Amino acid sequence: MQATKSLNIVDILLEAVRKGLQEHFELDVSTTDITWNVTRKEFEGDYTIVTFPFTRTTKKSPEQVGAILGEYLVANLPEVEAFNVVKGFLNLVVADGFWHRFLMQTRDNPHYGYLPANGQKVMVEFSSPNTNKPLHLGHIRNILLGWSTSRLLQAAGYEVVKVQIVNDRGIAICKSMLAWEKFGEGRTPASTGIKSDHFVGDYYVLFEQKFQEEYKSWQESEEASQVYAARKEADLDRDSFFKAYKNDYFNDYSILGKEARNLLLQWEAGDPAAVALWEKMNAWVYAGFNETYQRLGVSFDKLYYESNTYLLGKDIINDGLNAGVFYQKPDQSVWIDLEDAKLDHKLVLRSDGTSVYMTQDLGTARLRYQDFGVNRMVYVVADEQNYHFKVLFEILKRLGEPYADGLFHLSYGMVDLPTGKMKSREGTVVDADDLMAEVIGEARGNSLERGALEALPEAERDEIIRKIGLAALKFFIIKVHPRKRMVFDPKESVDMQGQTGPYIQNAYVRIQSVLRKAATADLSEADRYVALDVAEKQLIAMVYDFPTQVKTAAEAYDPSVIANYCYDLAKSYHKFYHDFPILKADIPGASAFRLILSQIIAGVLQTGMDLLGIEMPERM
RNA sequence: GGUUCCGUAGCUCAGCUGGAUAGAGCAACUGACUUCUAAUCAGUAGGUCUCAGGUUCGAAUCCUGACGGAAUCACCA
Repeated sequence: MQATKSLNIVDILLEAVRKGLQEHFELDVSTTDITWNVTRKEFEGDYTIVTFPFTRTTKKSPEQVGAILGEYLVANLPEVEAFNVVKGFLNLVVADGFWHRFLMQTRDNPHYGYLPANGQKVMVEFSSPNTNKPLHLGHIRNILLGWSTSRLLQAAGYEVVKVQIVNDRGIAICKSMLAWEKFGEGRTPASTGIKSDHFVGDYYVLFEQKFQEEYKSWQESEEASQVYAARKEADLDRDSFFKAYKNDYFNDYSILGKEARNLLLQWEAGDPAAVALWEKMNAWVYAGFNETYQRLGVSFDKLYYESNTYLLGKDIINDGLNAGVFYQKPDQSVWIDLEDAKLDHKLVLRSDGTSVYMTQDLGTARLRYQDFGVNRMVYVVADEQNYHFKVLFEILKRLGEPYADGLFHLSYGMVDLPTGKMKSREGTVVDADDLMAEVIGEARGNSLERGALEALPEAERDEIIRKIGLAALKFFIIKVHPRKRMVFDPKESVDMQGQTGPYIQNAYVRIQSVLRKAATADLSEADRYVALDVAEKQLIAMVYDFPTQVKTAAEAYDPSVIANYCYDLAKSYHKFYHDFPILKADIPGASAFRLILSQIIAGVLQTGMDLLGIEMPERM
């Protein structure tokens, strides 16, 4: 049993087709060259072999090839019960007994869908926020993708290390620090009751406001007029010029800008006061982040801090220079020539010997390998950095790093609002905490309207409502292919009908309800139910496909595969539930059989949704 | 300008290793709750799969070229 168990029915079919082609037509094809499909609903059968490709070599019509192969399969495979041929499509009917046996085996497997350990170790980096402001919708997509991909890789047999790199240093956090120092008057998150990461973010916003005020009044000055006169391009009016000049102003004239940069210099020099302030404000941010992560249901195995890693990578530069992978210009800056990979020349170390972003990332990659010995690293980062990661991976490859072949940039598209792009300057950013509160609030409203949970204790009810609200939000985001830029309509995200998380939860809840009612049923009766209905076979075939879906999704780093699979399965089950009696079935054994089928489907839905970070309620 | 990604119903998305009449959900309209809980189910309507060529027995899917949108091409991160 054990030895043959892992062979998939499709593999069995394809191998038999291959043999059939050889025996009847002396045709040698590989099983990978045979096109197959799950049979479409309009036709009878479970799996379909496409016979068009064999017409030329066999000199027979596709119908003839289909008929000959069909007869061969029925005669030689106990799993194939019948066949029919429509044009170039050979539809195969798998024996009821096969599905029956599969179901009974799967029943006792609590890990159904999980693949055996493959001995490989993968690191997934996600979230990676800046510490000057709270998490927003963009982070949510990142976090959900990172988390579900991690779970998926685990299910596919990998050992997974989840990490984030916290961008805790630089000019941005110094702006928050400065604003708090100047205008905070000693207020704290505790004294104001504001969630601590939002508290820090508020001072970042305050800095920007004060800076804008300062900039505005400077624009009236004589100095500004001189700058305008000297630097403007021919057709640029005053307003447009100053809009574009903002960064230069910050660096060259701004008092606040100078103070912020001084603070950064002090921090870099290890000034105790600056470091203490930095530590205090970052600690606030981390406390707030942790709350948000917890609400979202995610966690990390290890945190890397940019304040520790931003000086890394110098040794790798030396290695690269020695190996001739890098070259040095007369000004001492270090470069790599990637023209043969169509990637141009790229700076990896500044002329003053300090790091650039690339240097850090090179160093961090090596550090992670030293820390965990991973074969693979997945970076969940928005698609604006596609070019950066192409270069990073190419360099690591040329340096001959041992993990270089296992690098993957899980690139995802930006999240847009129906009104357009999210812009922090225009206040259109959707805050992560607000968003979660909103969907949960919506779930609460719906639940009250329905009144199904009234009898439950409040704590239990809240827990269910939380699960429903988060399911709506998470599913809405995960169901879209990562690569695609997506439109996030807050109104639609709180929808709980149709293609949504709660719809899938509802299928699970319905099953739990039936199972509770059938707690004492005798399930051994199921063996007496032998003539399966088409709908039942289709459901079993979908369940049968689950491990393949997990494998496909993990290999593609694409959780949307599982999201859409769960939806399809839930949809089929809802229809089945509507069309067929379970507890009241009068065919012998049907009730027991359908209970087992339902139970297994509930298990698959729960496992599948768990891979997406979505929890199932027992009632709703 | 170079490179990469995206373009499928009014809207949000599946389908893309080439296969049968292109699928869902939302929104609109119609019907099904005394029933294993209707956050459900059934139905109506909605399509030149951006366009034009090419490859093929067969193209939403592969190739080429246009058009539209996005990102990127820093001694920024």
